[in-house]
Amino acid sequence: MGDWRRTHHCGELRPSHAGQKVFLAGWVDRRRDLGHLIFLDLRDHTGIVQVVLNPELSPSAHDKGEQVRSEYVVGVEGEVVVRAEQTVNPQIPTGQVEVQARQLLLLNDAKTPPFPLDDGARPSEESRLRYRYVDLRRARMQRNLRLRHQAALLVRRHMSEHGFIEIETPFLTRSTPEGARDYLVPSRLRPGHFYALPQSPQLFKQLLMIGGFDRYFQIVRCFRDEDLRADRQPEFTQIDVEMAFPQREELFEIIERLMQKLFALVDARMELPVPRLTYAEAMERYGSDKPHTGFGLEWARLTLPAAACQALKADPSAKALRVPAAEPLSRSQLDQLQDWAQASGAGWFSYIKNEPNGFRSPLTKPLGEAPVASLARAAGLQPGEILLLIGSKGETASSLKARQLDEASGALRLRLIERLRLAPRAPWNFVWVVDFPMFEYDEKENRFVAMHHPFTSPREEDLPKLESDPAAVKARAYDLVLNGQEIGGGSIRLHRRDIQARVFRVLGLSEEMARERFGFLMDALESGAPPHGGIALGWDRIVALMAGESNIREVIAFPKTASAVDLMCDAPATVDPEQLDELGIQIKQD
RNA sequence: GGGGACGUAGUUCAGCUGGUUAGAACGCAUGCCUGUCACGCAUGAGGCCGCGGGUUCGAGUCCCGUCGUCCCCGCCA
Repeated sequence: MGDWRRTHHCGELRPSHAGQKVFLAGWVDRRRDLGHLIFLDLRDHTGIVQVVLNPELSPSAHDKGEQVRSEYVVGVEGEVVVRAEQTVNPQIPTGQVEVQARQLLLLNDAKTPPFPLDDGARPSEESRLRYRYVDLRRARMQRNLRLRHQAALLVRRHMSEHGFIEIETPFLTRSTPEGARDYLVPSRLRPGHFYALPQSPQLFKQLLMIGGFDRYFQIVRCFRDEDLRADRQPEFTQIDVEMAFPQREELFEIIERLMQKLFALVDARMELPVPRLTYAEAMERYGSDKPHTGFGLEWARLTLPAAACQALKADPSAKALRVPAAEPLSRSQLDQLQDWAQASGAGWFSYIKNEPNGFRSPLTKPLGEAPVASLARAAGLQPGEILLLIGSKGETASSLKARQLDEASGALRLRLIERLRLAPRAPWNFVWVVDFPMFEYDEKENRFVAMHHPFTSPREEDLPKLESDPAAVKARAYDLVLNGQEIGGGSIRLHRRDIQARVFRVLGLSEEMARERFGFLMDALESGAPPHGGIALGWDRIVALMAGESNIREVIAFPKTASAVDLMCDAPATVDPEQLDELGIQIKQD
């Protein structure tokens, strides 16, 4: 580049720069060669500006311009001039000016790009990931990653203003039971021993509280070796937050204000406080612990008359959802909903239409008109609306059946929203889901497992039930949900060793196992542990939502495929036998 | 682990009920062109139809398997 120094970015030039001598550098977006006159669209991350290579002004620049191709890296020295009125390009922000080149510097050539770089192009995910360094030049990726940076700055400032300090925690740590599969790292100095990459800095942040750093946060990478989804990568980023002497409401307020500031970056207005919903309400009304609350469409509870229970061989407690009159459902759509409902675990499905000439329903035949009408009236069915009904089979109720019914109602509701292409009433629907159950019964393992994690505090009033009725114990745990996506979760932690030990016992963790795996935590809890609690926010998901992207790959510079492969550097890969030997590792052949 | 969609030129795609030499657009190359901006015009190059097997006189097309990408279920405290 010699002594050249960039004076401006491409996208910033305006008529006010007219007459200025500038030096620009960037990539050739397009070349238009009119013979004795060449136009280059020069691009950097700020935008595009037209460069004119006129042989009368600079024969050498024009000569070099003939060699230039797309994605060549060039420097341009020249003068900003206002374009003649009929040559203005209103489609680009710099369209009123252009740069008359005096010198053109060829800084590097480039192979023909593997796919078009304009925003309209839709290259396959595979080639985008294989040539990620090219893909990153596209305006979309530039926009998303710069937004992510601005958002991260804001997080650091906000948390710092509230007294939180950022502290780094180890990546080489130890495997913990429960939860996701760990990524393991073999130890060279202790052959046969392994570090685990953290699924989250959970224990470290608790130890920081015990260590007297009463407010901590970290923008931190976490690792989970589980199957991927549009919103899940094997390594992902959390905003990890923990505070000592916590009041849940105080934490909520800090996080809500953070969200408000973040979404203001994309011009979204957010009303505070964010509504709260208990887990029980969420499951009852939306059939989900991460409800998309922007559509209404809430389930209500109906009690079937005895005759109906008999006719349907059904449990008397049914769930009903009113589909608005504006959304007609065809017979085949209703049939499809029935298939979905039953596939999702509902024992039976039916519906009642409120038509001008009366209620119409498949239930009329077995039940008669009067019971159908009274069900419809009980649900408050309005003219033109359709009432969807689901319930469990069998006359005895059970918690398992109740749960299946809730899950079916949630799945059905989402299908309905998708199928009817319903638009949410508001663009951003935040909700806190609180009072999660402490434990879930794992049918496969035949034991209770922690729904959040084993370090969560049960509600004080539920402590007496801890051993006698674990399923009834509520945790001091909460999730933050946005538009049906879980974007954060946390809890008030256990800070007393005796209760932590009781929780481990309920989870089937013997005293010895607990001591072996969490001895350091148990000891720490006995060394003056303050009450503490916190939250972890799914940073990739939040940035993706802000950017209007439906896949977190779009806000990650170098993401992996759905099979956890990095197509660019071809990881994972085999290693030299010597490396394995040093680690004392032998690969099993089969 | 299971289900679904896709895989044809550098890219995005078309290719019917199995039947001549597999097409289009964009991109690329060469030439012409002094006001273009999705420049234009002319000419041209470019294909292991993902891979392997099978059916058939004949397979891009049908069948089986396999690999890859995406989405979903399970899984993800």
